[in-house]
Amino acid sequence: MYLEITTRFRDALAKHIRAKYHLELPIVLERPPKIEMGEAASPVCFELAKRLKRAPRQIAQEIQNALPPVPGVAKLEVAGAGYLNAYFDRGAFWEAAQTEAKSGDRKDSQNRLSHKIIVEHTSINPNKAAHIGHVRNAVLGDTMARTLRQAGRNVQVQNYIDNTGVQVADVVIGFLHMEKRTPVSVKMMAMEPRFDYYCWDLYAKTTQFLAENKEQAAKLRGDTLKAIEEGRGEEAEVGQVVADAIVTCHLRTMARLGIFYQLLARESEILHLHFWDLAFAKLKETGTIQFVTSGKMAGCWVMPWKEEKSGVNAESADIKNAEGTEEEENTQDKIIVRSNGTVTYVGKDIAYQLWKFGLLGKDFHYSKWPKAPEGEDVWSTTSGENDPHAPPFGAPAKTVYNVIDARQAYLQDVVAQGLRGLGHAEAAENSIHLSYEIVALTPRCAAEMGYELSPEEAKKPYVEVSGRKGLGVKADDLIDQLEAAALGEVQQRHAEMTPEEQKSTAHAIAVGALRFFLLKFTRNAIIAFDFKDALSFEGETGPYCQYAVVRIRGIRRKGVEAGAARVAVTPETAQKFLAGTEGNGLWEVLLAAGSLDYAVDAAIVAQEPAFVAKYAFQLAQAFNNFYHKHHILSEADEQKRAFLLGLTELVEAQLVRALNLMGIDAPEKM
RNA sequence: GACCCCGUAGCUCAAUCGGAUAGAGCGCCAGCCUUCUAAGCUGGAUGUUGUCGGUUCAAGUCCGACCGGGGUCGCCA
Repeated sequence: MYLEITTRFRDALAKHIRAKYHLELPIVLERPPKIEMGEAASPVCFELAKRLKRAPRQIAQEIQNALPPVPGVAKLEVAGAGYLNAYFDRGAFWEAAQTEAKSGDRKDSQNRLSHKIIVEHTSINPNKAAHIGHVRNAVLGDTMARTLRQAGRNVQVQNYIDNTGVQVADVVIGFLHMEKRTPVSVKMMAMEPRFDYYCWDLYAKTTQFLAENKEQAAKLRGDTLKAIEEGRGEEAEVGQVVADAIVTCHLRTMARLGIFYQLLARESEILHLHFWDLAFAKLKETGTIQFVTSGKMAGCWVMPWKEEKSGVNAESADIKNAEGTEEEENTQDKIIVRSNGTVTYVGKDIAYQLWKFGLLGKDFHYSKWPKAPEGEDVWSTTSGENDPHAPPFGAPAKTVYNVIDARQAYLQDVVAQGLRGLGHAEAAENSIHLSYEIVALTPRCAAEMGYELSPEEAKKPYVEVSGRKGLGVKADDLIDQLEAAALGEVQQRHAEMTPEEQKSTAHAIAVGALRFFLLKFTRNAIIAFDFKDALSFEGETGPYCQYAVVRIRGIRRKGVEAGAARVAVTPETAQKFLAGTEGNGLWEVLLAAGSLDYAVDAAIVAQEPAFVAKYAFQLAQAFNNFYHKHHILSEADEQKRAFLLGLTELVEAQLVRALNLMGIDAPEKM
């Protein structure tokens, strides 16, 4: 609602200014600091004042008088030094909010049919258990996908499986060379439920082993990786077993958090179905990558790193080059193909990106992933038979979101540069690196985990999680802890529930706490993880928001029990309760409830899922405030009771929807 | 060294293209449960937005310099 009205207001202003003053200005709208000042304000007259060389207040006055009425806006006022403040028609807003809440999704579902959006997230190396940092990735991606869908977009979620990378190779080395196991025995182990935990430890051990045997390590890694890439020998067999089993573990972990995927895009298929060969040929043809014959990169194919050339800088950069600093060269160049012929992740990612945009002229084969954790439809790429019932995954995407942590910004730039080198500047532009900062541990938390801190680490604000060192909070452990803590609370509060109800309620609370915790930080805030904060159910948390919904449901239940008759609330009646200073408190709740579309839009424009969390919290807060001021069911005035009840249900609908965008369910009771 | 990110209340973080009096949560203090769930609410204290300069009607936000912290620059991803 809020977005609709402000959009109309903005358009009306733009149109008016264009017609009257012949100026094309971007119309900035903001939320006035106080509700008494209206619901939307524009400082556009300050800009106009500069252009027209007249006083801003005077221009504001003029526009106030001449602007044609905007539906939903009751009046316009000049405020401060020249702000134009819009006051909404509260009765009309009430009416519209009612229908919006009932109809559910936004009307602009034509987007659904137009272009396809791919959100790629999670993409954990399939060689160990998922940790808290991986969960941040998945939660951000999942929330972004849900938010885009809420706005009517056609979204497909993919999880990239790097099953032919160095990390898998390391665990294969661990099994075959350190533990001296046979493929059969690894296969047996892979059926154990905690196989990912086993690999977590094995990976740390292998890394240590390889670090201690440097000369042996390089050859071992190279040979193993090559065998895995080419799909031959015990190495490839074990690699496949490990990767598939770990992926199954990851899917199970993420399913606990309500996170699912449409397609698992496996790197092995990029190789086996010759996606890479094709991309490689194109990269060579266009000269995007070059073969190095001397120096330390001899025998590799590299992509020369260009300094950014945009606008004015291009000139100076060229001059610098012309002056001949050429000699130092190549330190930034990125190796795409190693001297032993294996491809780096970046190379494979270029091929993958090309496919996403439909620029490769090839498609994968697809088959259903056999072990979907909840029996849902998950597809996987395969180099075997193509299942004709597979959805059209190969349809080109218009926009692609790649959820990848901030440390990989350089690599993402290389991928984009590769696309541009192949003449796909538009694809590079529409390939969005949804970057986010890492989850680290506070030194205290790391110490609690039994990690020995070096003196300088102890002084730092946080310690980086490291799969190679085996340092990190495993996702399943954390969810277990959250569920246990929530269950304790639920058992205390709701002895009347069956154990199953208690468990599922505790689960919803645990998921709410965790997902909200990871979403309340903006993307480029480093989260210094601490159990105390993450396990909190009070204040700015998921359970706080869930609790507001639970309260509303309690009111509804009690209302039905009491058999209170519901009278209809007309816009005029609503207007009466919302008017004036006394009505402001109620109006703020209604306005908050009607602003979901605005929050969703902001989250998409800014690519910032945290906005959704912020919105949900503020709405819950507004409701709790309202809840303590007004006792709804004991309200004597029949009209007012019906109005308050209607407002409450409106908050419920919108809050449930907002929580849903974050993958958080509100239980009936908690 | 080059490039990128960050620096806001005791702590953790917000602040919509540059907009009106910089906001939340936690923690602390004082209150509120025979009435719809206290995982809640109310009130109180805490700020030279790292420093200096510049641009602007308007700067936490943009520009420059400096200080402090983090990251990237691997034949790892």
